[in-house]
Amino acid sequence: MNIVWFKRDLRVWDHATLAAAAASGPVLPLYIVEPDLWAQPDLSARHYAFLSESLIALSASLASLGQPLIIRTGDAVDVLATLAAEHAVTSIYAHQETWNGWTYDRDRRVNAWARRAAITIYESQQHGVHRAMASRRGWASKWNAMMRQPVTPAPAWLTPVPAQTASLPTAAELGLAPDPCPQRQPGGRPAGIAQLKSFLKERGRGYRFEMSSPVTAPTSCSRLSPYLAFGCLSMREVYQASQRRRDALREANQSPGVGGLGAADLTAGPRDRTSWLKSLTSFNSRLHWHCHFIQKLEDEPEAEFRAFHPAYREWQKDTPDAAARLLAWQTGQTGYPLVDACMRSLAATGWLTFRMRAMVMSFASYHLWLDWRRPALYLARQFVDYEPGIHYSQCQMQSGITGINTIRIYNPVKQSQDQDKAGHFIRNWVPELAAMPDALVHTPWLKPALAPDYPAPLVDEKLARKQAASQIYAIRRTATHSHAAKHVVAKHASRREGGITTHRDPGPSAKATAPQSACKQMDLGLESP
DNA sequence: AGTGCAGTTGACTTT
DNA sequence: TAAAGTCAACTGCAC
Repeated sequence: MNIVWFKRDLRVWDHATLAAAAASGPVLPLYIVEPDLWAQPDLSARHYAFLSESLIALSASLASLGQPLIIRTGDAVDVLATLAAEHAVTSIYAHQETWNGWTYDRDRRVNAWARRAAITIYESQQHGVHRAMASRRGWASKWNAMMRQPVTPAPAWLTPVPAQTASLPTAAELGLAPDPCPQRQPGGRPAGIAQLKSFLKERGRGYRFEMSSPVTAPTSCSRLSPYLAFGCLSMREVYQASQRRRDALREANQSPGVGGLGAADLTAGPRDRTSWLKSLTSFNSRLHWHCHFIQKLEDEPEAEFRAFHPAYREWQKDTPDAAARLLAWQTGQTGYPLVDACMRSLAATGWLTFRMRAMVMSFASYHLWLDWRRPALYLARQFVDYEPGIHYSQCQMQSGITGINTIRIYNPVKQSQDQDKAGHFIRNWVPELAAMPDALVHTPWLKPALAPDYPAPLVDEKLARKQAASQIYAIRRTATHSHAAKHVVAKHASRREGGITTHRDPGPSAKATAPQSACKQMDLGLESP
C-alpha cells in the first residue's frame, strides 16, 4: 500500500505523485491536520477555512475516482506510523514543499522516522523550485522546461482501501482565534478553475495597467494566488493555459476573422488583442517570480526569521509605542486614508493587490519604524494566499533589509492620489471619510471637522520618512555593508542567461564605474526583471 | 523682435 | 514595485 500525503497540492489533476503511486498499487490518499502547525503565529482561521473547502473539493474528486480522502488529525509522525502499521504501508508519496520553518522541521522528523521504519518516501517537485541548488545559473531555463512538460492527467481509477476518515476539526478545536473574512475567496479547485477561465477570457485584458490600483485590481488581477498557494491548481496548468491563450491571440492576429476564440471572447479587434498579449506577458513574468521567490526560502530557510543581510539582523528598531502603532496599523486607524482602506479591505477580503501590499509593509517598516517581523506575521495571517517564500522575501524587501535592493519608501499620500484619485476605494472602506470632497480625501487632516470620527495621522509623513531614510542609509554606508551584500547577491540573485533577455544599456555617455557595471550584468533578483 | 524671467518638464542623481 | 532633489532645457508671457 502507498500513502499519498497531500500537503499544498490539493488536486488530482497534474499531480505527478498521485499518478505515480496509483500506477504502482493501491493508494491511501491522506491529509493530516497538524494541530502544532495551526498553533504557529503565521497561520489563521481564514487559512483553515480555505483549506477546509479545498479538502472537501479534493475529497469529492478522489471519491469520483473510487477512493475519498482520508483525513487524520495529529502529529504527522504519529499519524503516519499508525497508518503504516495498520495498512502495511511500504511507500509514501508527496510533493516537495518549501513552506515555513515548522514544516521544514516536521519533514526532517518524518524523514528520520521513515528511515527507521524502512518506509520509502518519494518526493517530487511541484513548482519550479529546486532542492540543493549549487547555483542560480540556468534556473530560468529549468523553470521553462518544467512548465512546458505535459500535464499529468488524473488517475483513471483508485482501488478502494479499507480506511476510515475522520471529520475535520473545527477552527475553534484547533485553538484558532475567530477570524471572520466575509469576502474571502472560496477554496477548492472548481472555484480556482472558474477564476482561471474568467481571467483568461474576460478579466485579464487590462491586467498590465490595472493591477496596481486597488480600484481596478480586484477584477483585473488573476486572483489565482490562493489556489496556487494551496495547490488547487498547479503552476504548470496555469502557465500552459495562459500560453494557449497567448497562442490563440497571436493566431487571430495573423488570420483575422478566423480566430476560433469562441463567442464569449471579448477580444473584438487588434487593439484588444495587443492589450491582451501585453497583459499575458506581464502575467507570465509574475508566475516566474512566484517560484523565484520561493527558491530564496528554499536556499535560505532562515529568511523567515532573520534578515538576508547580516547588518540588519541585530537591529533594535521598535519605538516605545510600537504596540500601539502596530495595532493602529492592523486595524486601519493610522490616519492615512489609503493605508487604512487597504488594511480594512484586507481584513474583510483576505487579499490586496501587490502594490498595496508593498505600500502597507513599507509604511509599517519605515514610517511606523516597526521591526519587520511583527507586521510580516500579521500580514501572513491576513493573506489567504500566504506563501512563506514570497511573503518573507517581499516583507524584507519592503523593509530595506536585504541589503541589495533599492530602498523604496512609499508615500501613502502620493500613492493615494495616483492609485485612487477619486477616492472610491478609500470611501468604500473608510466610511468616516464619506463626506470628504475629492480634493481632501487623501489628506483629511487639512479639514478634520469634515471627518470627526477619523483619526489624526499617527506620524508625520515627511518627518518619519526622513528619519527612516537617514537611519537605513547610515547602515548602508558602513564599511562592511557592501562586502556582505555581495554574498547575498551571489546566493540569491537570478542570473540572466546568454543575452536572451535584454537589459537597460547604460549608453555611451553613462559613467561606468567598475563595481556598478558589474552589478548591472545581473538582475538583483529581488527586484522586477 | 529679442530679452528677461518665472514656472514647468524631463532626465538624471541621491537618499 | 519609490520619491525627492538637482539641473538644464523649454515654455509662455510681459515688456
